[in-house]
Amino acid sequence: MTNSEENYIKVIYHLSGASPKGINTNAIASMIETKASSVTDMLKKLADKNLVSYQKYQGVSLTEKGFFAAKMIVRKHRLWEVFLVDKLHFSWDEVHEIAEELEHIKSDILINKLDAFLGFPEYDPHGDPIPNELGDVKKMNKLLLSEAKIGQKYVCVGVKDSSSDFLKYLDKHKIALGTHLEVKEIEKFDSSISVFLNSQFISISNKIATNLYIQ
Amino acid sequence: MTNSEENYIKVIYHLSGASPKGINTNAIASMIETKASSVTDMLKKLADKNLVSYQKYQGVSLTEKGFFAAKMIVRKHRLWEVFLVDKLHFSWDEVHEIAEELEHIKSDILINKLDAFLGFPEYDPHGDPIPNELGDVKKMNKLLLSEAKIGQKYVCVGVKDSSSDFLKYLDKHKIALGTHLEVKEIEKFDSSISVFLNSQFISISNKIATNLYIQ
DNA sequence: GTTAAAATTTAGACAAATCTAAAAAAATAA
DNA sequence: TTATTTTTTTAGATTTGTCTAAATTTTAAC
Repeated sequence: MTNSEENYIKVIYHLSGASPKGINTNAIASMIETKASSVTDMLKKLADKNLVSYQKYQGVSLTEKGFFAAKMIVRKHRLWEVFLVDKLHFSWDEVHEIAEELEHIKSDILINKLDAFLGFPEYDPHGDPIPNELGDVKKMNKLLLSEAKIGQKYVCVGVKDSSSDFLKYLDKHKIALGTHLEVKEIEKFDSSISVFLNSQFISISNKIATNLYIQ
Repeated sequence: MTNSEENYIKVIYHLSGASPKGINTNAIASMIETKASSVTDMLKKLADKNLVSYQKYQGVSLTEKGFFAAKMIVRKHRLWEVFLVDKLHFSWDEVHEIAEELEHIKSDILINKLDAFLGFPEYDPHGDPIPNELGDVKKMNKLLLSEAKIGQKYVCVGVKDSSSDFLKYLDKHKIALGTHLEVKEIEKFDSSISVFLNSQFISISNKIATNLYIQ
């Protein structure tokens, strides 16, 4: 598999999480930042390799083979992120791009040795689960902060958006994975949430709340 | 720089070590396992980018810019090899191919953090010096075992060939970097050398002796 | 149920890196 | 020095992944 093919497979995997139906050509194009026509070309190639099932105009979905391949790429990406943060002391907003390159290094032995070296981590620095060698992914029963109930206590367990801007916002407000919080009030007007965390009250906008996972 | 361009630059760098004159098209072609015509094409491109100075039929050499770029690639390759051996417990005959991929990961911060994580190693697992951030390379005054003098005591400090076959031969005979040895006799007929190491005498062929560095 | 809009695919082109085959230059041998 | 061999370069083709523009299909609107 080429790097390009791997990127397509990974994007289709991520898009499949949201909707279980066929994935749109345009959705893939916007994720990969390419043109729809390029996507069509690649989907034909991936279908030839039996990595996706694809019918003209009907969208695309991963085959068993493609699904496993996708999980192995995600596994590599997330393990490298753990390495970068835990061992090389990068911050969680700096690792995505480098991991995008590292995830294409081709060696099963390497990734399994890396896994062992890191102590078989279950989650990456953004709280996403790391598939194991067999492709098993831990299912988390997490919810978004925007779905929280007033008066309940929660713990931050992950982020939906892992853009640098969002992660830096969290850093600035001392919100990290493992941070405890209590939902005090939800504003009817703008859906902003007043939460108690780190011994103080802060107001969190709906945009933030829909990108922060809690448990 | 593309991976391919980096590979050419690296090969020209390694070939320049042996002879300081212009490097032959064919020599590059055989190292990269490609055709001479492909090399010519690439040399033109590298010359356009001011990485090499190239004149038709006259061979090629690295410019200042190309020389520095080459050292940075070698630096990455060797640091990754140290990581693979020291941290992931690969053996020294397994790391070359993986490092060939890892050396193309593009991030100066990454490589400098890796360097620090590894404790700023000066040599890679095969005894080759690791260029520092500025491109400085430690010059070693090592010699080949084939150039050794009878009766002298030495220490193994590196290998010239780092093919798996050669490294496995050394493993089998318990010869590692740091192993002490004494040259007892040199056969006139086949230039094989009788050495005393690990409390016993062994006979080392000329082929082996011309690929083992000592000090 | 047409028609308009949006999404998708096809056709043809392009750049990068490679190849083969042929031509040109340099090196070697007689 | 001339002829032969080797090395190197050129010319033209191929593959991969992309693009633009045009054509086709599906979806949505009226």
